[in-house]
Amino acid sequence: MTHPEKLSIKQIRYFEAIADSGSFRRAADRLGVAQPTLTVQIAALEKSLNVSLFERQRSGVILTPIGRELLPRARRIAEELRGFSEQARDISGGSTYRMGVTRTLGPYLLPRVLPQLHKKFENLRLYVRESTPAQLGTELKSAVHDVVMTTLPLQGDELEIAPLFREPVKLAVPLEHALAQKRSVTGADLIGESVLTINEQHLYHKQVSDLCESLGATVNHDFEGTSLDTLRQMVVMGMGISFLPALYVASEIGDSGTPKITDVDGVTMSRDHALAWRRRSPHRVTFRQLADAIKEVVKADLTEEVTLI
Amino acid sequence: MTHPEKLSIKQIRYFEAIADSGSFRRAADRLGVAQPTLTVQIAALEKSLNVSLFERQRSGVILTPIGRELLPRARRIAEELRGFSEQARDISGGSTYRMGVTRTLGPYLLPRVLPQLHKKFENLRLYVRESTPAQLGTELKSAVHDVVMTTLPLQGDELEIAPLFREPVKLAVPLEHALAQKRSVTGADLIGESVLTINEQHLYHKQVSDLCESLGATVNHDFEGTSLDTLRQMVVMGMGISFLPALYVASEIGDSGTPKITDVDGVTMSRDHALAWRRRSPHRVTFRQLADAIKEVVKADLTEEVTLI
DNA sequence: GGCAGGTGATAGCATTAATCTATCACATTT
DNA sequence: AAATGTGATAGATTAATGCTATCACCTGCC
Repeated sequence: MTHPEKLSIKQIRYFEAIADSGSFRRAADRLGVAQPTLTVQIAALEKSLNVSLFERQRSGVILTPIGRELLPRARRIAEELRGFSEQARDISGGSTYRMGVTRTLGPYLLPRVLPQLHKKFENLRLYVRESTPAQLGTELKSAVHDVVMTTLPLQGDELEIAPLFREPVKLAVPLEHALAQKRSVTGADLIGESVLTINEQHLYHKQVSDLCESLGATVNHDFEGTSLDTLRQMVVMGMGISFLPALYVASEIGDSGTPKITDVDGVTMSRDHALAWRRRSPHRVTFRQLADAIKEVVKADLTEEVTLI
Repeated sequence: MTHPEKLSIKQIRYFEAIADSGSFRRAADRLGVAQPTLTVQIAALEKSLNVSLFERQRSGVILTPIGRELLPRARRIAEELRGFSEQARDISGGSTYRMGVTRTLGPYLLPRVLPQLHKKFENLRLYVRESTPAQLGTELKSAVHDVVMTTLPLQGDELEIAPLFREPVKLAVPLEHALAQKRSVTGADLIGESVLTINEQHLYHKQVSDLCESLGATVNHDFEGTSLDTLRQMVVMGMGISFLPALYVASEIGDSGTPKITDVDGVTMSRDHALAWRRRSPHRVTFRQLADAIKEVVKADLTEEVTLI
């Protein structure tokens, strides 16, 4: 007999309005509908619920005891519906996007660009999670993230990839190391050197391995860092030399002088970073705008460290 | 752009079902509707809210960030609607009725009949309020009470009045009083006696006044009780004699012997009580049944004190 | 490269629901 | 008795929902 599917939002609004007005006619005037509309709809509501909500009198209507008990519930439903619409209105200017980032870039770039981004996107909210570049691509395709900031290469016809900038890598040398005393370092100086890096599951490991191979240096497999911070500490402690990304250097080392930071003459190693999202994402326009905005911030503030591409 | 009136309960249910299924087709199968129905309704919902709720893919759909944020709200609305229907279902077996009672009857009758009434009306809930018979009639007409139990007479074409029973009045005499020693008391014994009663706004006062006038006794205007209890205390303290209703006597005095309780030979004073409600009340069938049930309890348990009418 | 299959979208038609105008039924007030 | 005010009813109109059939697109397989 009671059938939830037969309820309608208008019936609930009519119930509320009549209870407030104490009269079908007055409620109809207020709502801008014809009085028989209310009569028919309330009768339908009463029938579907199998209760009487109002006692009809010549001078209007009064709530029955049942009507009195159900009215607060009707009000709550009306309130929840208002909240639904209002939240949608609030959100349509921006939602909470899930952003995946690499741990070798995210923590050192986002603090540099987010303040400026918030000036441009007032409602931007990001839920940032770290992952490896290999996993970030898969996770983006399967919607674990809405958008990712990662190191190229990244594959996927279904993805939209917006290149951001090229980040060079610096050589980090212990202060007591012979190379620290040299005015300039060349590739030949690295032959035979043992180079520390972070562990194998990171793209960064592969990039350093390839560089070492081309230079005649060797990758230290006995000691591997789990993050750029631990890598730096190992260098400071004299366990070997290492390569560190420029943004990390700018963010965490700066002018401290520890370890010694230098370029390698005639050798260029760098990493290209990009923002990526699914082509069919309803937010793809926003993400395109976000990529453009990041590039503008980089152009304005970070050209000492990185290069736009 | 956002228009709450354009929302429908079905759209919200469809939103929830598609989010749970991850596919329009699968949700359509579950709901027993055609897939294009969902497409059209979700598109309408997205348009009215000015947001995208789902990202469409070949393999189904995934929630957008906005969709993720709004889904809990949709679930809450669905839950509130279920609660509304369920509460109506629960209530349709009985609601909380507001019952007005006289203070000279209600407190001494209801404890005697309610246990039996609850066996018959499992969902009966009463919110009992005391008032004077004069006010109870007015208050019933203006829906302050849903139903009243009061002392006759009661006027009102718009009311339905179900007589319940006739309650005699007993003479209460201080133990030290001369009348307390008499084996039986007649009307002539009361000539010139000062009779205590409760104050004038009560119908009880008028009934005792009329009786005194016919017997040649006088009403004591110097001392008036505010309730039957205070009246009894005044009698116990020797301030005069008084008349007390039989149900009060049975309930509050019993066999205590204090004060002395007796009949007056050849004199019958009693009060008729009734249950009354508005003729047009949607609960009038229930109230008629309630009146019948009260009379049955009275017939079974209270015939030593009162008489059915 | 072509075909099959799976998804959501679109179009047109049918059905159902909501709403309106006009009027009725009833009770109270003048 | 007539006027007035309320909610109820009937029939016509309008709006909304849902269906069937088909299209558009994309992926995977041969």
